[in-house]
Amino acid sequence: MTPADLAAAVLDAVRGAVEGGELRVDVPPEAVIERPKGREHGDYATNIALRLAKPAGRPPREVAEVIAVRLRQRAGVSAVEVAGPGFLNVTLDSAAQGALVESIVTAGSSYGHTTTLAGQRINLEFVSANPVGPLHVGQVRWAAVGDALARLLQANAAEVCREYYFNDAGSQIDRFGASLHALAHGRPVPEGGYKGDYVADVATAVVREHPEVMNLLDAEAGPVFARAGIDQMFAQVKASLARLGVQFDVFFNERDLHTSGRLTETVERLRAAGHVFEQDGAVWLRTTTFGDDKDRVIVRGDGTPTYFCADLAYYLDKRERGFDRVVIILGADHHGYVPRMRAMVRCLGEDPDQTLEIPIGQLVTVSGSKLSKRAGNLVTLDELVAAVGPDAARYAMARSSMDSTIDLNVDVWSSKTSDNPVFYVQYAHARIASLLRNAAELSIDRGEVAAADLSRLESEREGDLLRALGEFPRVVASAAELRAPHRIARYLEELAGTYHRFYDDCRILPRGDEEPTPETVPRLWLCEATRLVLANGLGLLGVSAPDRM
RNA sequence: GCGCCCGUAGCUCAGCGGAUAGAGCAGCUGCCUUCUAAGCAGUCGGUCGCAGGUUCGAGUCCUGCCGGGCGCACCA
Repeated sequence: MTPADLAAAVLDAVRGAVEGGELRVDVPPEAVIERPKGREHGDYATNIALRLAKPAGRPPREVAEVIAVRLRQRAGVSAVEVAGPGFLNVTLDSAAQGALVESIVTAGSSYGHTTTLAGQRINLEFVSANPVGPLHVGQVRWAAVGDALARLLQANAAEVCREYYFNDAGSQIDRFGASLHALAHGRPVPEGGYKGDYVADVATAVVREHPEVMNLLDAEAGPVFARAGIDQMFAQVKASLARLGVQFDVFFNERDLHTSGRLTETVERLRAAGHVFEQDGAVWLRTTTFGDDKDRVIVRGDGTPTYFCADLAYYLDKRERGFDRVVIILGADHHGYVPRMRAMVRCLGEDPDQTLEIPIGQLVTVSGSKLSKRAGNLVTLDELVAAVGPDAARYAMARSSMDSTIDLNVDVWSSKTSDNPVFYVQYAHARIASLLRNAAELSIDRGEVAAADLSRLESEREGDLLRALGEFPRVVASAAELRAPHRIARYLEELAGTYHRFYDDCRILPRGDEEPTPETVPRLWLCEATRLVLANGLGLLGVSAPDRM
């Protein structure tokens, strides 16, 4: 019996009590099943009686007792106890609990997937770094979290498009081009230009590939250098992302919005909606109507559109491509953008509560001896991946709540010891894989999972492991709903620990010349189920699940 | 000044209004002739920043303060 099955059973009990006239209350749409911390609170617990007490107008423990009577009659339920303020503590019989293993093994790589987001089309934008420099550690966080979130949403049946907004227009690009041009001619970088070794490298590469640019007049050289330099950077960005194993479905060029007339269309649409006014030669959007601190310029006095204008056109483009939700992951250094963007979307006549979501992630710093000598400089994605590898880089970024700043200690994440959480989890997977190989060598035939006597899995450690495995679908669904991939990582660490304790306590394979016991096959299936969940969870984070370490 | 985020064990951090607040690391004590010791068991460690409030119940929600991070452009 899975937790979901139990939830259904609890709701049946409530429904029965209502129909039998023992309770007067609306049957709730769902029951929350928790895994209690201590074994003395049963295998599973639900607080449904506490939640129904008020609407039913009766004390929680009384409500609990009514539900308990019916739940006790359920097949597979061996005991139901009313405890504390009104919790129902449920104990399953071992056959019902062991049956979970069969569910997991049968579902295989889809175990943990749900359909809670079926039908939703989500556009998920992340990273979107300007093409004027290499990706740095901060971008690793958005890449890791964004990709994990995409996988999570897909695991809950949403249709997801991973998108990267490539800012190849605007004043930063102009300055980038001017900087490259200056460096190519051995001149100093102009005021406000881009410095750093990489800029000179890009300039050199541009000249090497397009020698004719050296003959251009100063007036026309900037844009040519910019274009060529951006191509260079774009290739670098894609290569860096590939090193991390992050793939995008769409790289969207800002330039296309300018050349396709989408910007003027957007301005006209806003003007028609009556939210536009002109002042000091510029075109403004009256975002204060919808709670913004101040109104925003969308077309400058010199006739060029601001990035707000492009962002709005981009938003509309996504909506017109059929996405119901536009999700944009941003760093905390851009959080001021959120109220503005929401107000602007309202100006378009849309409801941002329904269509727009902007998760904000806090910033990343790097410490540890391997890279700290670069303190003050930006650490790049490539340097980080070279130092700790893609698995650790992704896991390190994905295991913290987006609300927490991360100080990434390179020494910890590059170590091959238990200090390093990603090794702890991967090790559990490798340990199981090894065990299963050994079983094969001993010619132990697991047979069909349906034929295994899973009711044999009745020791305390086995029960702990079964309950942990049963929680996985709920963890996946809530992590997706809360946009919190780190919950997957934390769950995996806990599951790995639970497995190690089981492993330590329960002998699985026969030793020496002993014969297999009746526990051998059921335990092997339990191991296989655990391996599947670890692999599925690591897969959601984009981290490998090695068979050997 | 205004806004967003954070403040939980020595350190790094989990904790979807529920039961006695957890994990890893660090410290101390044990466990490998047999399935990966990259593991396990035990032990030490807390005024959940402070003060009020909401309620059957607050680390979690609200208000105010203190401390830290990040923002408040005709830059992106």
